[in-house]
Amino acid sequence: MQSEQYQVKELIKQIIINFEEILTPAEYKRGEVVHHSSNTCNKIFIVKSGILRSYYFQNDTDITAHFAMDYSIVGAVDSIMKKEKSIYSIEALEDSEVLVMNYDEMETFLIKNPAYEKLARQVSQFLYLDLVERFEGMMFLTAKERYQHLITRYPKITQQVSLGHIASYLGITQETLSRVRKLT
Amino acid sequence: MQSEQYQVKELIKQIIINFEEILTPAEYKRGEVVHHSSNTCNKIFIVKSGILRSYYFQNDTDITAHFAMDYSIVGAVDSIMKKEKSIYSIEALEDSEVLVMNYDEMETFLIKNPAYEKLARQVSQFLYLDLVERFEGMMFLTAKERYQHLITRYPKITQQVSLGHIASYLGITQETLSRVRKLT
DNA sequence: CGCCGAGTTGAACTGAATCAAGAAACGTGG
DNA sequence: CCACGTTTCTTGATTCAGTTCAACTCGGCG
Repeated sequence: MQSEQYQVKELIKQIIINFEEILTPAEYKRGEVVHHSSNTCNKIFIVKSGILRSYYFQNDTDITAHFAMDYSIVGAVDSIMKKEKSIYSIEALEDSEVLVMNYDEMETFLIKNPAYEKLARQVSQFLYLDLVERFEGMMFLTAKERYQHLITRYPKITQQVSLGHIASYLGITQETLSRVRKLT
Repeated sequence: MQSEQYQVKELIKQIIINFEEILTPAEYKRGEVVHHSSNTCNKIFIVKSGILRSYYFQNDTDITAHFAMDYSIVGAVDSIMKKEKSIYSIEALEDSEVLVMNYDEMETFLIKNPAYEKLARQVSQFLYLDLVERFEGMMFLTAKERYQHLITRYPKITQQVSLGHIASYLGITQETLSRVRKLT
């Protein structure tokens, strides 16, 4: 687990080095909406510092899909893969330093540099494993266990993100999270 | 959704045509264990007919991770990606016709034929979207809704697979599934 | 000072799990 | 082809984690 995390970070750093020519640096202010849902968005955001959050609405409730910080990545997966309008929005929760990659440019880049295909594939595989882990968390862990798991993995997250955002990310209500973390 | 399903099937058929030289046909009998957990297994199984099931144990309970039939694929994801022993086993629930691909051979094949990288990536992206959909089902849908969603997508599955396997796939108990489907 | 968003607390409610028995279906051997 | 044991499925009673709704607290900040 820990080592796995480490590997992903290393892979992202490899990406930053090798894909440099198609990466555009950007800075976002706290509260800034980086991508607004219902637009198509084929960009991938690599977060160097700060924190981005992707979210969507499910019956008028704001649901956090993903947090990205410290050399992890976020994007409007649906839009990238299906070339459609996205249900996700992405915002900066803190002032953030980001590298932006256009997915189409990446495809072109990879055609010219097939040696990097493997690197791209490895990243997507780790994203997949991450999701498997989260999925299994949803299936088998209690609210409390999910929260503990999260803060073990991202100890600083409670300082950066509001309770409600964390709760929706974990698939529980804010009230439950409030109760659950009190007795930790 | 429906069209998305369709696309994946088409992609798999493309794979069957273009990756022919690294695909080995196999037939498995009903009940046959195709891969046993705690071995490493870097094989991907493309199911042409019949049905395979991957599963693992969580506190001595048999949990279905995935079903594969009708040009969908299954493999021990963890083992393939991490090159470790797998927690998954894979068995045939019916007599099945399968094409087996060795992941390492695929990597070599793709180095020689980088033109097919995109196809491989597309497949893995659809697997990812599938998992996102299942994840959201776990978060937002009731037991009943999850079941209905499953039989809409795979109408024949109740004839092929036992209740218990379906229940664990949906993340509910067999008793709940029994009750829930009675009043449908 | 009073408002406002974020977090907490309480009480009632509910979907699903658990535990425990039965009923049906299934296949294997006599 | 029937009888028996084994799985598979159903049904009931109880319990529990988490939701919902509503009120309340706290710490800024105009």
